[in-house]
Amino acid sequence: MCPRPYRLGRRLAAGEKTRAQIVAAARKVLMAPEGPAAFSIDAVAHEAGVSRMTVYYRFESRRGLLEALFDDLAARGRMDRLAGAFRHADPVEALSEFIGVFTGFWASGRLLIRRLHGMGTMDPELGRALRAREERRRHGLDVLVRRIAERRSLPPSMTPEDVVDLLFALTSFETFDALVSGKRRPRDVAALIRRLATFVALGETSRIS
Amino acid sequence: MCPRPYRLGRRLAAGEKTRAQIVAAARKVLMAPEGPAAFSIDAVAHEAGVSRMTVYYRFESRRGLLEALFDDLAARGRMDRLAGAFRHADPVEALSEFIGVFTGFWASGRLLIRRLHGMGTMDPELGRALRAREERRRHGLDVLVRRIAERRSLPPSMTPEDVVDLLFALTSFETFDALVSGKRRPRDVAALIRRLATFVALGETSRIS
DNA sequence: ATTTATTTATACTGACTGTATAGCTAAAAA
DNA sequence: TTTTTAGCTATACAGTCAGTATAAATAAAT
Repeated sequence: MCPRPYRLGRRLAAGEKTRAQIVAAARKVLMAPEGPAAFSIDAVAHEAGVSRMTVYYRFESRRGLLEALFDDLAARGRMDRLAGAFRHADPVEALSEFIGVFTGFWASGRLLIRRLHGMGTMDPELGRALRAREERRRHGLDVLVRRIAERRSLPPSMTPEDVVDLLFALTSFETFDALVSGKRRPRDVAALIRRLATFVALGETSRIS
Repeated sequence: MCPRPYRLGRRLAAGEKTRAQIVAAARKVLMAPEGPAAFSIDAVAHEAGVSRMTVYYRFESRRGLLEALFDDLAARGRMDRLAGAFRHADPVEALSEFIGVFTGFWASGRLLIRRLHGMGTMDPELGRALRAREERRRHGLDVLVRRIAERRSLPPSMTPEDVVDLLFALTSFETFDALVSGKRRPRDVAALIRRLATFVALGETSRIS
């Protein structure tokens, strides 16, 4: 009855462990060649060696599980490197590194992200959740474009909004995904995107190592 | 028992009519604010004023219905104008018109296409079917890039494959969709895409009306 | 009149999401 | 130890959906 302080020690550790197991299982199931249609709470629970109810207990719903999966993906995607990009003195260098970080992220879980995005268009609520997480990218570009505009000048007859939106589209997962092919590795895709991005931001091609 | 010749007259007309009704209903249901999750054979049949079994009789399956919906969309999307683009003497002009045709198509059914693409990532079979229909776009770009390479020269250190793939990404629905906003109408999006496309194809910005 | 295409009614299987409820186990606190 | 609590499970249920099977009704074409 009376709530008493309850410090979680090994309980928490155990809880996080099963949580991680379930997320890992979700990733595996969603990546399976059977396709995203095979993604069900049942399948994930079975893959995780856990009961179906445990999944609901941990993630509330299918949507909650997918959001958690996306967050886990972002955490693994070395997005922490993003801070480093913004420390560059030259904002064009910063943009280049920005592109490197995101192409790296997209490359780290291509199939998974593609399918998660698909689920996001199916479930509007999930879509909003995913898009909210992507707003950070737009904001980052906004900052970079502002910095570039301060030192150099943006291409004439293009508003800063145009530049930001174009860069947002260029650095999107969909663009990356469309450009990866058998011959062209993520590294090469990043180079292509950098070339277009510098054109968009400066109106010219400047050499970047 | 013995098959006798059977010319469909009014039968065919009636059949096509219910077929069209169902497709129209499918479009309506898929566009509904309740989201694509509300898309079910039941809902479509009810909207079309037809029994559920009729939908199966006409389209085999949910996937068949969605493919038919996509084809109907393409038929309505004035894709016939594409032929005109290729009749231009100047391939850069042709590319410009090519972009106009596709942005027009994307704009004609934005929400619908977005959701259809989402369904395509969920159902691999449907995804293949939709992608096959998009291969015409890639092929068209391939032809245009070849023509451009004949007269002018493509940007150095970019292979023709790079150029085609970049144009393919730039003229994709996803890019278009990302660039449309409250302020920027489809017409303006087309202008932005043209600017980038000419840069990709020529390595410079040349003025296009 | 008869064949045939089209449409419907009904009933079923199987898979899925989500909820409710009670019970079990082991860690944490008294 | 005893009690409280978090985590996990078993079971059962409601509701939705896709797809199949089957028989039947309707009306056009012959």
